[in-house]
Amino acid sequence: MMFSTMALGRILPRSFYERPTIEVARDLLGKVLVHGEAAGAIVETEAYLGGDDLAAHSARGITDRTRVIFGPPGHAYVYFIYGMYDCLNIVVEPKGQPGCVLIRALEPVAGVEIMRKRRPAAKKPEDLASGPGKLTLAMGITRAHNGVDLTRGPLVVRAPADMRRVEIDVTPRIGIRHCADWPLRFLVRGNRYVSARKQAGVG
DNA sequence: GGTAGGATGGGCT
DNA sequence: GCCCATCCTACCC
Repeated sequence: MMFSTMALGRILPRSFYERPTIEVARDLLGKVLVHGEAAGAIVETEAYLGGDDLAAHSARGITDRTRVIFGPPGHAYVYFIYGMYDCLNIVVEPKGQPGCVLIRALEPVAGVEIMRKRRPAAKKPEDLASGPGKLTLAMGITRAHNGVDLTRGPLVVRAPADMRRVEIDVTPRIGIRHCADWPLRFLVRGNRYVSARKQAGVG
């Protein structure tokens, strides 16, 4: 296991999230998402930008669904996809500016038993949270968490005190049509808990 | 090891 | 009515 459950540090402050989307997407790697007894180190993220990033849900402006993306940073944006799954994003950039980071994979560090119960289809630990739909199931995150403040709990992100500096691989984002070649997917190099491992390695 | 196809329902034009 | 920031199963090497 690359990340340990020991010395879970402080909750990331709002100032961490109030920065450019790509910076936050990279810096979230190695941080630990905590919900109840379940915790997982973030090992894969994607940046969804404002401006001309047509792959972003915010690209067509404020709607009932996308309102939270335009709100204050450090809140959860959870959306429903393919009729079955919920995906977790973290809102970044100053209030009023769209930008969010999709959390795509976790390396479990605590609560593996409850994750297994929530993910009966997972055959091995690498399957528990190695995808955006899988990790919300494993962590017990649903659309009910849309808009919650991640600096307050019960859903939080912590910075492990003993965190090593990680090497980062960059690739295009997964499963999108627009801006399909933009290098906005970030992975912890060599980690076995990422999704679609074969697509890693652009740099 | 690999992939094609289906499940399933909300958002938006 | 079409599009989706997905996952699982069945099936094939």
